[in-house]
Amino acid sequence: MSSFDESEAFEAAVPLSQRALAARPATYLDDLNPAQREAVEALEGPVLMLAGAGTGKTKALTTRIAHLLSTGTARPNEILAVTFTNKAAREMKERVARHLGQTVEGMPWLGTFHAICVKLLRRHAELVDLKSNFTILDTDDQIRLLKQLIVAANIDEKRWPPRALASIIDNWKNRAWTPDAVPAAEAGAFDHKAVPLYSEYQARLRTLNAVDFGDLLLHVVTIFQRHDDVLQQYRRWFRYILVDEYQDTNVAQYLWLRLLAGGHQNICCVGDDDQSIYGWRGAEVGNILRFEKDFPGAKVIRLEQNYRSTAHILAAASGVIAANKGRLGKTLWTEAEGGEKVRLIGHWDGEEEARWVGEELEAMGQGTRGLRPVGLDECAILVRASHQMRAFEDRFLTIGLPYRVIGGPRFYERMEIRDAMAYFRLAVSPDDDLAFERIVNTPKRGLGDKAQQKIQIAARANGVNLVEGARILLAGKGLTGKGAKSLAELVAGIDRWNARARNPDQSHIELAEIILEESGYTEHWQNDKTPEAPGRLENLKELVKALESFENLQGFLEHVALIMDNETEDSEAKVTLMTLHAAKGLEFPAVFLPGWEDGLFPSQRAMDETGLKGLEEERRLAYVGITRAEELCTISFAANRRIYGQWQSALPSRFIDELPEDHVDVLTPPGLYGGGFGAAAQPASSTLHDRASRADVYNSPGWKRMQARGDMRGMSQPKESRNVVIDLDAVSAFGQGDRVFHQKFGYGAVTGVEGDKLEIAFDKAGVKKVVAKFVVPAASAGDVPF
DNA sequence: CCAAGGCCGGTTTTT
DNA sequence: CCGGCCTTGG
Repeated sequence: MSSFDESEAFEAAVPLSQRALAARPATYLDDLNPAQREAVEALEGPVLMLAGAGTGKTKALTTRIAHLLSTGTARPNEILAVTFTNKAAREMKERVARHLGQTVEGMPWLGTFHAICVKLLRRHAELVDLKSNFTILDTDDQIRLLKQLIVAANIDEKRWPPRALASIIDNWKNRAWTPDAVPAAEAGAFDHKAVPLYSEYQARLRTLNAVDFGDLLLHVVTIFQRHDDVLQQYRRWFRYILVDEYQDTNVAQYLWLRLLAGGHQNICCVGDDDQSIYGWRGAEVGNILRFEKDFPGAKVIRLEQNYRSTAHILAAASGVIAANKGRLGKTLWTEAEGGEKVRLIGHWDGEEEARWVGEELEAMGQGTRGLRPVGLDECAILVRASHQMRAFEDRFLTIGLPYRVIGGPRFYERMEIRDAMAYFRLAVSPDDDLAFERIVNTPKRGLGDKAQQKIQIAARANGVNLVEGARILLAGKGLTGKGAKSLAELVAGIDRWNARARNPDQSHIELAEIILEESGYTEHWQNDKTPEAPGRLENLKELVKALESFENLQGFLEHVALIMDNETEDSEAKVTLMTLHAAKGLEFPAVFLPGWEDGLFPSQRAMDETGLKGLEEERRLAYVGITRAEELCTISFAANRRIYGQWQSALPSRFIDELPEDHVDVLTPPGLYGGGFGAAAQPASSTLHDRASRADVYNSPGWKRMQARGDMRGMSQPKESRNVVIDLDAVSAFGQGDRVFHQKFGYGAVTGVEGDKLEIAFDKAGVKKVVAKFVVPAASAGDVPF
């Protein structure tokens, strides 16, 4: 069950007080630069605002809304303003309110594509054979449903996994293809079974009175296409349309917008083709590139003055992105002068890279080399793939450096939340079979596969939902003993909760507590001895607390997305660790961009799957990364990295070649010329591939030449040549009984040698197997300050 | 029904 | 190498 902002009632279009607005002179216009001002004042007709990173896009957009309102051009409920994330929607609401000096209760149509579609669809559900109280399934439900269909069709779910089918269907929905509209050329997917399965899936959703995320868009587009009267009504209603992050729209969203803007053409799209990084999930850069053709006479306004970064950082970003073809083209500039060049540093391996970043972060706190002291909360480490975070987390835990990871599993995706929500769903709607399946044996009630099958059969034979099926099964004594008793209890419980949910006098908070108590779910976690249990109970409490701001359970169920923003706001300064994707739209004084190696970034898979298109998207990702930095940007790469337990060597990313030399400062890695931990560690790890000479290659003036020679390493080059496995520690320097020191486990004695691995009895951490490279002789380590 | 062990696979992520 | 998922055995 999912989740987004559906808070405002459909009709809640309380107009802002016109008098209050008129009383405020339009001073907000004075804060804008000429391009921004033009974008704000061009109210009529299609406008494309090409807003580069850090150019005040949100400011222009929100001021535009304020302008529409305060000039009396539009009333709040006549403006449709669409974003991709709840966060962006919220920020926009806040900023519009700030402009107007009052809250924006009256902007019911400012929200995400999905939230707005839910509202529309609740209104017109019957036009696509749904009831207006349909449930919204999330990916998990979706996959379970598809799995059932695959199994029912006697398809080997090993060879044809539900996940794959889900992604095919999502893809089709993103392109606004209903089952009958899938082109023949695409129908071969999934052993030609995808189209019929898609068809069945839609039918099943309809009987469940449910939709998935893709349907929200797709159904609304279908309604608009088939029912002109409805479309015309909304065209009249939404007199002004604004779209944020237009480069991220997929085909369905694009059609949706074109349909709505089709009459008056008062549509203002804001975006940056250079920041399109969601192609892999259906976004079409083509939408923004084509805007002028789609909307003839469109005014294209470029926001190019950057208020975020230093000139060096902008130049580096521009240098990289210039290699992309088919751009609309923008030149970012800034009035800011001076600043540090982008720093580039190569490391021997990923661990050393993490170690170096850690030391750098500590040093920056004090202020180094003439720089102002930079606190941890001003720093971010942006990685291409989440698994890269681990090396940093390990290192930061070791040295006790506070960090926060953005983008872990979302609150509402956690098991206990999903379970609790399934109970709530069932209380609201006993028809919700997927919810029933989820909790029928959670907590364990002795209702295993056999019992569940019987319930399914009873339900299907009678054409009723699973709760009724269970009731029939029990009445017919189809189930006996312990199972029967607990199922009867569950059914009785659902009936009770149902009655309470229907009672308008029943507090939904109390109801939630009753459900969690009576179902035994709370008890289940109280009895759980695993270390996660207390956290889960805590989450459940938080869930109930979150209910307070809602009128009823149903409203809450769709609103859950909001609680995922419960970012624990403790005041300790922490460095932020996240993916490049998650960083879009954010900014930090100091940014570290590690792992710039070909194959990792740009990712091999992106290039394998979509070729040049993929490479260009990776390059845009690089651009997004660099432009997150305000004052200091540090790019790094490692010559060796352990991937799936194997050491692999890598070449610096091709994007590094694209950095303009004049704006880059190549740093010398530690441990090259003596001193520091690197030097101390060397005796332990030196091999034929000498550490210093290796690193030197990458940092000598000749490293660029070496890369130039390697420019055949294009997408066509065989993988093998890039993925040479290097045995770093063919010769171990250690023997039985040696005293050693390990970064994480401390001191210990070698008890065994196995190739490059050592078995060590650590004084404190116990016996562990460790790669020899990670330990140093105890004697030499003793003098090194960590 | 549950726990332990084998096997496979392994970017990016919002709604 | 590590984690998730599924199978198998108690």
